[in-house]
Amino acid sequence: MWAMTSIFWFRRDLRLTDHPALAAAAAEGPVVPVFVNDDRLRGPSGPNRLAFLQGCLTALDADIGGHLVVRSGDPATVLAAIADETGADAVYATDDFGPYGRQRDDRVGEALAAAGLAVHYRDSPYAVPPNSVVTGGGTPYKVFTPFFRAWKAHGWPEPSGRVDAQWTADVASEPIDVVEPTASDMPAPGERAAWERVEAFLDGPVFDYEKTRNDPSADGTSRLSPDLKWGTVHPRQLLDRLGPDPSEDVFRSEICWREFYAEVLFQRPETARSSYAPKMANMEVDDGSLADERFDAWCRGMTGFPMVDAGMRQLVAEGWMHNRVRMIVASFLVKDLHVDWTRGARFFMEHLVDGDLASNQHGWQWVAGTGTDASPYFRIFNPTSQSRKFDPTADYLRKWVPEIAHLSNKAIHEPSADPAGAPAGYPGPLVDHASERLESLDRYARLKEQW
DNA sequence: TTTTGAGTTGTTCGA
DNA sequence: GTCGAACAACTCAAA
Repeated sequence: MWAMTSIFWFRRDLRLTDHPALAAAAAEGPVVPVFVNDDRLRGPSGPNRLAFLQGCLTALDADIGGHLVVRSGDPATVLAAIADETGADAVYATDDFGPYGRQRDDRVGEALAAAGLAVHYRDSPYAVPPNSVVTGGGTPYKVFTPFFRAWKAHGWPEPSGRVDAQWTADVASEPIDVVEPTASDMPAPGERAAWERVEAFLDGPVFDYEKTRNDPSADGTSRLSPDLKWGTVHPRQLLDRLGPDPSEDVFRSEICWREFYAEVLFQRPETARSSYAPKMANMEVDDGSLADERFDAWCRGMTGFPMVDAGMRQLVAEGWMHNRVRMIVASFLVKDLHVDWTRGARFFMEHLVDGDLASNQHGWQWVAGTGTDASPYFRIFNPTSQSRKFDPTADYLRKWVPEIAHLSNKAIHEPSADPAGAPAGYPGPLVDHASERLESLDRYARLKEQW
């Protein structure tokens, strides 16, 4: 039996280690590594995420000896053409569970099968793929904690080693795009850079994670979200390295949140755009020019609430925001400015290097009270007390809001209340938190009358 | 089928 | 300043 040439279609799995789908292709014979520039794959990606993607592709290309074939266009057309040019008779790819990916893969699979190619979707970007963990009644979980227990009990395969493929790619390739990010402080892309982050985190910070993950200035988080987004690291590889320490279990639960939200979006694809909880669908939101102005101030980090502004400026500068601060700015947009959560979610997706549809949309739905296991309506973040509680030394505020850096630790969280007068160049509070909180509670009460 | 315990991340108020 | 209660009721998941 002679070896069969296969195309490996890279998507969100830009690595060479622990890669069962790639290993399956390599087991057949020579592999043509392909990345298709598909406009839809990029989704609502701003230049930050695209620049990181292009960096990951450049690193991958170098790791496989410059053999990566990059083509633009519809994947079905592109892959059929490459198969024709190379004599490949099969296409392998890692399975995709997102709303667009599922639809695309079905369509591409049919088109390629019609062209006489065997299409194999294997593995997934998750330790446990969606539709694997179900309740005793056989239904999908809707609450995180029991999902977490069942997910751990289900378990996952051990990671596998580096795939040693025979690369072949004697066909035309386009240059990898050079995308200039708007963020000035981007993470280093690629599998090797990812593993430097993994080792740095697992070497120490993970053992303090339970405490430091809530401290925006300590920056005790793993910073691995962009790597998980593009698959330069697989969650199995992280889980395999975690032990029984309580702090390690908190990190394990964060990995599980990603899997839980992938499950939820898989079961309810429409919740990428609309309320998961039907009861909350008619919550009053503000639109019109005043709401637009407020939304704009939020985007620019000019709300006059230092912690909100710090977070939004970090998002724009780094393409990343600390998770504690994501909750604070999201709560502020939804419950203080009464803007629809989808507008905030879209802005996040435009800027985040780690922008993952399932995690992002459902994180927003959780804050907005429209999602699974949603925050109770009365749980409304106070941006000023959150600031005092989680950034007591104000290191985070001073880094991102230099206009107020000279204020004392006591005064900086609420500059407008400073007896010395508000600092020049920094806006006063966009709204009054106490009254907007009551407004949100009122809206919830009015909504309940309709039930 | 019914019951029971529980549910990521908060805030405010009053003692 | 610290601490506990109130904020409401509902749905989920398992026993």
